[in-house]
Amino acid sequence: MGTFSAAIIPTERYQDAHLDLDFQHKTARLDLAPMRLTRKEYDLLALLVQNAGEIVTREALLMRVWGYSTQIKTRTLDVHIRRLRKKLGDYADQYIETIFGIGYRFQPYRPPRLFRVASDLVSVGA
Amino acid sequence: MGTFSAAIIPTERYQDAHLDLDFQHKTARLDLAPMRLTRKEYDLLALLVQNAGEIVTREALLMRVWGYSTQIKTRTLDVHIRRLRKKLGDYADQYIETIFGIGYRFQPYRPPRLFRVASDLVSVGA
DNA sequence: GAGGAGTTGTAAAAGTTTTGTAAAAGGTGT
DNA sequence: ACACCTTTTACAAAACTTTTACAACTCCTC
Repeated sequence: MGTFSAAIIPTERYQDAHLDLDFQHKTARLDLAPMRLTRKEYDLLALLVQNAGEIVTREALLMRVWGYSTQIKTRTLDVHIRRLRKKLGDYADQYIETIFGIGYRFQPYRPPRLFRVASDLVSVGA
Repeated sequence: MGTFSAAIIPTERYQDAHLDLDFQHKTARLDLAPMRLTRKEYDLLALLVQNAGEIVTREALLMRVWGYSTQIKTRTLDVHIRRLRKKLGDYADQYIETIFGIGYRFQPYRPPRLFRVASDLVSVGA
């Protein structure tokens, strides 16, 4: 019987209607076109995407992308977020959300609904 | 049943609209004209071509073409890449891509499509 | 709802690292 | 010795990252 490496690696890819990250090859595509991300930009996006839907604190981002323990007084992170947003073009607002005083959150693409469904009526959390 | 040597040797040739590598005879042609490559130039090109579409790290190139373990501080690789590019003429940009901080990638020639096809519409992987 | 402290956004400059290039030096085989 | 190939060197250019300085924004309190 064959071996399935896919079973070993947890998630090796993120994919939605517009964005496509390949964590193995460290590449990203936006509407099929390769996004030309620098290493830091990719690391940043990847970390956010891997925690899609959840807030990632500035601390965590600095820690895991930069290796800084803490105490940053420069705008390095913000500058990188900015460039990421730029490369995400019109989708930037939809994908990357600023959580004031805490960090950022990547929000996976939600296809627009054509019809109202029951879950639209309950007041949702978060 | 007969034996098919083709089944043993993975690919013994690369061919696209402009470039043609014969891995058996270690020769290359560009638009039918033989490219006069030196051994190192050929080895380098062959390795890249055999990994067409994928990044080959500097390390891997140095390792497999030069046999260096690691730790190179000279520009040997770059110089060879340069001469290769020169010999690829106008196609150089299209074929050999620099992946900053990582290595190089040979990108196979993609003929321009004249008409849209079904596969353009589905969101594809890779 | 105005003011203020603190946080994030932005543009540009400065800094760092990596790659490209030209020329010279070093080898190799005939 | 000659022709050819490869490596080294030294520097230029390009790509990427960080810093700086300030503007804009958010949240909180009065």
